[in-house]
Amino acid sequence: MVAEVVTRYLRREGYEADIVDDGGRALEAIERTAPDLIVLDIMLPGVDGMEICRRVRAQSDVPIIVLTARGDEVDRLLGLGLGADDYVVKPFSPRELVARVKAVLRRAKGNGAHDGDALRFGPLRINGRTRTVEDSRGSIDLTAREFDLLFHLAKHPGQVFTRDQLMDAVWDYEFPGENSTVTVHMRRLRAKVETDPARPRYLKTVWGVGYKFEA
Amino acid sequence: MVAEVVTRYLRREGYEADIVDDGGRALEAIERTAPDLIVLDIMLPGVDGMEICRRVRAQSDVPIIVLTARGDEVDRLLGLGLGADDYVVKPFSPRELVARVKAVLRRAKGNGAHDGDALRFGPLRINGRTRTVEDSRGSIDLTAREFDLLFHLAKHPGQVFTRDQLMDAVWDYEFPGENSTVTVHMRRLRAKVETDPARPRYLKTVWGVGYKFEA
DNA sequence: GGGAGAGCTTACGGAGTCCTTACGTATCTG
DNA sequence: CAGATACGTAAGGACTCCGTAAGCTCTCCC
Repeated sequence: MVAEVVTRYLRREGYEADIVDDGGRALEAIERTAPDLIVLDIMLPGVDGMEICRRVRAQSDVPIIVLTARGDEVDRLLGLGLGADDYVVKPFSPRELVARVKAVLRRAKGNGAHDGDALRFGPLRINGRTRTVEDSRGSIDLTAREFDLLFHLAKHPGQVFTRDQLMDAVWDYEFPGENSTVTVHMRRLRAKVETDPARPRYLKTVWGVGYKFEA
Repeated sequence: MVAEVVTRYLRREGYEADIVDDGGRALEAIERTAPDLIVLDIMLPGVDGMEICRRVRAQSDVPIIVLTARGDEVDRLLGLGLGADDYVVKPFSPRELVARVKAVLRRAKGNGAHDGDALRFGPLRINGRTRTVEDSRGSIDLTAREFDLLFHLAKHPGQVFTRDQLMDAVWDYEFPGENSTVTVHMRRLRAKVETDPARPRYLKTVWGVGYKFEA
C-alpha cells in the first residue's frame, strides 16, 4: 500500500502521520486532529477526492498535497481550481513526496503568522504572540485576563495549580484579591473554550487542590 | 533550450517571464526587476546556483523554484537549507512546471506577501520604500508618524503591541511622552485607513493590552 | 444517606481602559 | 513672516471587563 510506505517515511523524519482510508471519515478526522498538512490521493476508487479537497478548503487553509495518477491530470485539476498547494504524479518515490512535504510546510510556516510560539492541543491552538485562540469551530475571543490564565495553564500541561498559585502567576504583582476570582475566570474561560463546559476537555478541576490543563 | 520552452509556456498563461543566463547578472536583474517568482536551474555549468539561491534569500522572500537534475539531489539540497519553495526534478514537462509556478504563487499571494518592499493585505498596499499607502479607493496621505506606526504594525501582522512597545519602536530613542499619544495617533490612522473607523478592519484594539494589525 | 466543604453559577457595581474632542505648541512652506 | 500642517497633551464620556458576594450544586467521607 502506498499510504503505509509514505507514512513510514514521514515518521522517520519526525512527523506524526495518520492514515484515513475512507472518504467519508476524512473530513471528520481532519476536523478532529487539525493536521498541519494533508496528503490526498485523489484517484481512490469510490471516493471523490476532489470533493474532499474542496470541502477542506472551504473551511481551512491547511496545506494540501494531491496525489494523482497521470501527469496530464494536473492541468485538469488546476483548471478546476481545487486550491491544492502541490501536485505529485504517480509513480513517485517516497523521498520525493517527503521533500515536497518539507517544502510546503516550510512555505506555510514562513508566511502567515509564525506559529512558532503557538501551543497546539489537537484542534485547539493558542498563540502567545498574537494572543489568539483557535479551534475547529473558528477563532475564540478572550479577554486579557482570560487569555493570560489559559496561556499559563496550557504552557504547563498536566501540572496542577492552586488558585493562589494562579493568582501569583497571572495577576499583577501582589494583587490582594480573593481567590474566588480565579473560579469565576475559569468558568468564563470554559464557557468560551470548551465545547461542553459542564464536562470540560481541557480545563480540568482537581478537587481540593485547584486546576490543570489537560493536553 | 529548456529555458525558452518554459518561458513560452509561462507567457501563454499570461505571466511575464525573463531569462537570465548568467549567474553574475542574475542577482542584479532580480534586484532591478523585483520578480514575483524565480525559477532557478541549479546545475548550470560554471554557475553556482546554490550560491545565488542563498544570496537572494538573504535579501528577499521572493518565492524560488529550483530545477535540479537528479531526484536524490533534492534531499541534499534540502539538507543544505537553501530555502527554496519547491523543487522540480529533470526531466519534467513544461506543464508540470507551470502547475508548480501557479501553486507557489497562489500560496505566496494568499498571505501578506512582500512585493518588493510593499506589504499587501487584500486591497491595502503599504510600500515602505516610497512610504505610500494605497487602497481600492486610491492613495492615502499619511503623516510621517502615522506611516511609521502603520508600517511597524503591518510588518508584524497579528502580533500584539502595547502602547509602550509602540512608543519604543516608532518614536525617537527614549521619547518621554505619554502613551496616550499612541491612542490619538491610532485614532487618526483609523480615520484615514479604515473605511469604517468605528469598526476597524485592520487596526484592531486588544483590550487591556494594546493594538495589532490584522491581515 | 447525610452533612460539610469545595466548587459552580449568577448578577451587579465599580474600576480601569479606550475613545473622542479640543487646544496649544512646534515645524514646515510659501 | 504668516499661514498651514503635524504633533503632543489633557479632560470628559462611553464602554468593557473584572472582582465580589450570595445562593446553589456537587463531591467526598463518615
